Amino acid sequence: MKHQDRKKEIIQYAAKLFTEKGYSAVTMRDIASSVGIKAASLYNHINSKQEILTYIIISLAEEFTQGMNRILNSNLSTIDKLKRVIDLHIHITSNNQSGMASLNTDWMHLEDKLKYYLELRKNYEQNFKSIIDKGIAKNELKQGNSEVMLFSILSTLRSLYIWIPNKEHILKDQLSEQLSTVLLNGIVK
Amino acid sequence: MKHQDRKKEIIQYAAKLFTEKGYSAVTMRDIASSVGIKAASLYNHINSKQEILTYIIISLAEEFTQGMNRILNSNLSTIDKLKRVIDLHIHITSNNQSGMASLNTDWMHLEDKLKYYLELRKNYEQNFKSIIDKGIAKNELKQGNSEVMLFSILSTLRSLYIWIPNKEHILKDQLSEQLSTVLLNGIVK
DNA sequence: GTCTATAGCGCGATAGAC
DNA sequence: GTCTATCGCGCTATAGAC
Repeated sequence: MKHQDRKKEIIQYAAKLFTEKGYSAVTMRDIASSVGIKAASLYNHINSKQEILTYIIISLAEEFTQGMNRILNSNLSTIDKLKRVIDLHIHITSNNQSGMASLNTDWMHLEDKLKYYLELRKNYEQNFKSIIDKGIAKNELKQGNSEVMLFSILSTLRSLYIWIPNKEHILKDQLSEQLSTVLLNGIVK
Repeated sequence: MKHQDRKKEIIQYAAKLFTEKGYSAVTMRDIASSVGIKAASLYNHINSKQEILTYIIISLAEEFTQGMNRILNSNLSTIDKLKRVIDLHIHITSNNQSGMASLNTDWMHLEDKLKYYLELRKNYEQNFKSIIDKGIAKNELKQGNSEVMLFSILSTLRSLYIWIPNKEHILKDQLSEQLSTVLLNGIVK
């Protein structure tokens, strides 16, 4: 197998195992066994276990950052910006199911790139909140505590990875529409 | 120190460390060091690391189950039942901040009690969904996909432990009211 | 009830043959 | 590029002195 393909394969299998047991409980022997080689052979393709985790988390975090920047630079209404953010999460989560658990629950095991990750995460939340705050100011959203609104929507979107694998009977477009309705308009008649 | 108090103290410190690094990354030496004794001395109070995790998770899961049963057996409207569920999560999370991360992210490391935990969790979700389904049938809630509604609300409530420690400036009663509004009525004007 | 010492094991990573 | 063998370390848990 070609070197770069093998590297990607290792990262894919590692991400799946990290999802099931968490970074610390997964051994290099576990990863090697999934790939179908011996642990020592992994080191022809990657430098360390830490490097695998870093790659999984940082590439996802940067994908979210880029998506958010595109939305911020658009001329959409607040509602449409929020719908685009919801779509961003559904899209990235659908295409990277196995990596999303690491992003959400194993980021604290990052070493060299921990500060960088926390910076990306903080900026993402601030940008998300600025969309909500502007929506309130422009009277597109209800008056209310924007921190609570942010927390509620973002918690749901960050949990999509737990839920999407079990709900393949709901199509992605339907999910986007239904989730937007619930998150933006509520459930009470 | 009295035996039972020391045991509770060990569980408290362990829960805090599990929150910060996850069960697998926390060592018995870490826990002992937090308590102020040596690792070997822990075993005068607990039988194993696994026993600590089991205690943290199962006692919280049973507290949620009991709270849900009280709500199910009440004669409240759907809206008031949902508000009670929101209060249940705020209440338990406020009183057990350090244990909630284990409940949410370390349950897969349970051994003997894993099946029991999964049973409690499944029943909780089914009961929560039945409240929503009845609300739709009685026309108190909008027509829509009750799985998406359940997922959205429950994801937010299960993430409270991440968020509450940073938002002590919001009083518990205010949080309950604001969160109910956002989750039940949405944010769009 | 806490300590020191340590058993027994599995970990991440490396060396070197093929 | 994969293998076998192994290093050096840290882990959970136990034994036994005080």
